[in-house]
Amino acid sequence: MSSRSRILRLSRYKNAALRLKSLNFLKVFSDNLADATGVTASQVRKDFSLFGISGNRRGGYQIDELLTQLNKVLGKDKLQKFIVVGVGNMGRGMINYPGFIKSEIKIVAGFDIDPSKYNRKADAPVFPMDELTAFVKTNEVEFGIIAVPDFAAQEVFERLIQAGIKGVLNFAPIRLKSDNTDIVVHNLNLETEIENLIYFVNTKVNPAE
Amino acid sequence: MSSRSRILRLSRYKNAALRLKSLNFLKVFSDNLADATGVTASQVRKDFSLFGISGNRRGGYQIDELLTQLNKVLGKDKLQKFIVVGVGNMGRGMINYPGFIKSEIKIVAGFDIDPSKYNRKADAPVFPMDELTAFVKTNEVEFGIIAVPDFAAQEVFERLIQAGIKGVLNFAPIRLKSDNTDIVVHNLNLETEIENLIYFVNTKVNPAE
DNA sequence: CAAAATTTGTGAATAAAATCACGTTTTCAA
DNA sequence: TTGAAAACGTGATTTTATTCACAAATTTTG
Repeated sequence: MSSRSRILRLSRYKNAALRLKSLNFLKVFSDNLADATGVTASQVRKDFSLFGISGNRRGGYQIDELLTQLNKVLGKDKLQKFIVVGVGNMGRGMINYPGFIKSEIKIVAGFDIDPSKYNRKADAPVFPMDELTAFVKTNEVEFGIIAVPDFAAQEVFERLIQAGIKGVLNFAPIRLKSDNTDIVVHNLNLETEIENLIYFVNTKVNPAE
Repeated sequence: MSSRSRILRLSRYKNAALRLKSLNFLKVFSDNLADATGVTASQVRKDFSLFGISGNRRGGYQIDELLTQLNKVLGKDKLQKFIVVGVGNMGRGMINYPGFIKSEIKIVAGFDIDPSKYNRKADAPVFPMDELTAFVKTNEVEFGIIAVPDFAAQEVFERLIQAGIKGVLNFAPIRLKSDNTDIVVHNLNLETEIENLIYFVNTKVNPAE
């Protein structure tokens, strides 16, 4: 099993490789990816090595081949469907996030309790909460994003589990509880991220990003 | 110097302690905080120990005292002013983020190039970009949030540096470059976070959250 | 074609982080 | 007031992550 931070690095390598590809690079060296992502070349090679991603000695990595392999590891070789629960600013931000357009990530619908948010005609339509389970099952959605206030998050989480969701990205600042060990939960707490930044500014030390 | 993940944990302990306080708890044990945040009790104590935060053997930690000490470490003993550059959904989400209301984090203004976003009267007003430097200096703002498209991020970053910003939270999916070593940059890439989730669902392993 | 230059791939070494384990202190109850 | 139970604090240990360093492979050059 590989650690969370190793996988995060693979994503960054992939993004860097994509940018280099758009500059018409055909091949890339561990050193290039290291510069672009702020790690050591050695780390890049070690990360690749652990996933069986290999290049050519002296010749670096063919970008297209590298991207294929990285996308495979990251599960981006096939479309991954997401729903967003809670269509406030944050939820709306996820629905409209431009970075997903040319990726295999698709936000297929939003859900909310507020009728003024409903919109069945939009590209990513917004439905009432009680249609969630049926929608998830019909459309075989595997992932959910929780962007509701903290007091509602646990309840939404339980609904997502019941609907058969496999992975959850949680923006609410609480630790979601479940005895279902099949579901994967990752938390993203904006206040925590900001506090982290404040700390490192106050101590005037910039840690590895 | 302490690592990024250790500071992130301190934030989580603080959030957990706040919730317990709201339940009228007066004291809390390392074991409680461990449960609430998903780490071991030993880790909680070690983290505290490294910051000189101490409790009472057998008696746990006094919540009020603990919060005071955590807030001090995290720089939340005084108001921290932020501006947001790019008032799209994500930027708007940060401006309206409810978690900041009762914290010492204040988003004091937004900036955008789109005149339709301008609003000088709002609680967190939105101004044109060319007022940024003057605003930052007049109001002694230390922190900036970059929520613009990737192609604009580097330019915005340079403006923030020039204006004297000390810390930047960057949502754009690029690595910001600068030879100024005083500025602290933390990156938050939503696509990367989602790819990470996809990976762990696909490999059916839930790593430490 | 041979030699020189360069870059990968990976075990070994080092560093960093987490956990263990137990002495010390405090609390509580009889 | 004393003894037992509970919980902290932290040095020692273990685990995990990163970096080093160099042989092997490939490319380039003369």
